[in-house]
Amino acid sequence: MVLTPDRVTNGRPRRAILESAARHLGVTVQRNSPVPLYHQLAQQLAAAIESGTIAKGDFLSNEIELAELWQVSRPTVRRAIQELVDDGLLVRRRGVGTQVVSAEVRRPVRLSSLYDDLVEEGRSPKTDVLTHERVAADKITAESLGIPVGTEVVHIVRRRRAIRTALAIMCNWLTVEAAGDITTDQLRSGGLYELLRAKGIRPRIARQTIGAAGADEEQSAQLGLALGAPLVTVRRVMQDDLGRTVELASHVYDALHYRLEMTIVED
Amino acid sequence: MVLTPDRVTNGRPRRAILESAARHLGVTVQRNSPVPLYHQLAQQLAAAIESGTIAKGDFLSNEIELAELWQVSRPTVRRAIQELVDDGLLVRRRGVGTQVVSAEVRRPVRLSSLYDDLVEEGRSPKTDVLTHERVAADKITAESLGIPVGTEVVHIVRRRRAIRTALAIMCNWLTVEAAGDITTDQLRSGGLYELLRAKGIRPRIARQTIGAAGADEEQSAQLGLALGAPLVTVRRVMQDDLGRTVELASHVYDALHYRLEMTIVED
DNA sequence: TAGTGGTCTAGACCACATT
DNA sequence: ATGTGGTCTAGACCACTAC
Repeated sequence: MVLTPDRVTNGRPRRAILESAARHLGVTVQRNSPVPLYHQLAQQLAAAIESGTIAKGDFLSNEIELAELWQVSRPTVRRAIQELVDDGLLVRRRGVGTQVVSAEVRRPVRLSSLYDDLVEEGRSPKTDVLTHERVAADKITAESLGIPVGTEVVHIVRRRRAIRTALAIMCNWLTVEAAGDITTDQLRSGGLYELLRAKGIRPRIARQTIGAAGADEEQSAQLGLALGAPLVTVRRVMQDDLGRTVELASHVYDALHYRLEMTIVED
Repeated sequence: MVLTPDRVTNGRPRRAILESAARHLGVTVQRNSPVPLYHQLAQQLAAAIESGTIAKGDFLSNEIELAELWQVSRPTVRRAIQELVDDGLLVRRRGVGTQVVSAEVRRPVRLSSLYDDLVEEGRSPKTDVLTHERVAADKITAESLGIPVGTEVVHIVRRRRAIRTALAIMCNWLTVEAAGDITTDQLRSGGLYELLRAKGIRPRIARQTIGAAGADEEQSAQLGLALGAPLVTVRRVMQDDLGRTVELASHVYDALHYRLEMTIVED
């Protein structure tokens, strides 16, 4: 694309997107679309960055120019840019400008179950339901879920497999309100979060602790691993968008087949 | 505080902060402060939530009222609220209102070193520098750091101890530009990120992969653990705020003494 | 001194949920 | 029908950076 070394910053040539070039980014907005303008802009800008149309190190034109160019107001431009700054694709510095810093695909930790992850990767996971019962909540479970001790909760233990290999043992406690009418067949056929979403429960906040452990006797038998084989352990408390604590999870994953990837962006 | 069950939502009584009550939150703004108004508001609102002055489940007054109450514009109110929504303290629903959902302390995964974490927890970590040398970058290192293969890089291996117990073996590769003049003594006396920050390098984006493994012979000897003892493994590529890839890290932590905690907020 | 992003305002109109 | 948050505008002034 057309770039001009029209000035120098920090001793390095500065390449800026000019009007003519930016038009060729093909950035256009649909004003009747239900998708907000700032998001349309952010998506097209991100596409231009990820495709390499705008290279790492390039500067964007300033916000006023972009507003004129794209025929939107400056706050709308700023909001679009902010979206990409939050994702780590752009950096803004006052008095300097807005610069492309990364074109990598971002995969933050998301609120999804292992099933969703595997489906997205194109594998076809199978689920064995090892336990599916109602039990009285013990002290720790009750405190985590924010309910009185002894309240009935749904306890589920599942094993996830991909073809032959067992990948994970997943132990969950859920409120009866949330999971009371989930059937064992439903558990076999899909992810837990998917089932919850179908019931109108929208996961929103989770507190999660990740660690490691060696497989104990029961785990090694269930997963077909050697005693002491390395496992990734995840404990999680999940709340839905209404602030209800819905799920308590204690999962172990075969470390050979499971890793957690995340992108961290500092302020 | 004064709350009125002035209407009902979803069959549950709705408690809303009224003007008189909100004044008693003591929310005031300093217009001459360098701290942005929206941040001042967010902090005071967060304090009110965390102290319990506003309880979980309570609704805030609507944005227009809050703007009048706090004598700021509606966009400023919205930005303050958005900050707490991002942190998972509040939930907004169009047509409904803004509700407190959580008062828990948030501790997201941050860009810090283990040293910083331990210092924050009040422990006093010691560091052994096992390796500190310049080497030619191999293919993987070079690709990760975005430099040509064979370029000189700084290679550091450290062991972190708390009193007697060894906690971690940390293996890092850094660009000479970033870490060329760091001394072995400096490494012994503090965290790596602290040293980088002192040199004006501000960590900004990191891609991180977390897994588990059993300790191999070298690791078990270095950490004083049994062969095959569970370890948390972290691989990380870090970029600073100028988009420079600065650090490649491969760390292993004793799983008995180390866990990763994070809060995940959807949307 | 000039140019950039950061903050803030005072409106407007809309989509959505509830009554 | 009403009230809520969601979006968008067209300005204004300021703080910071670089030259």
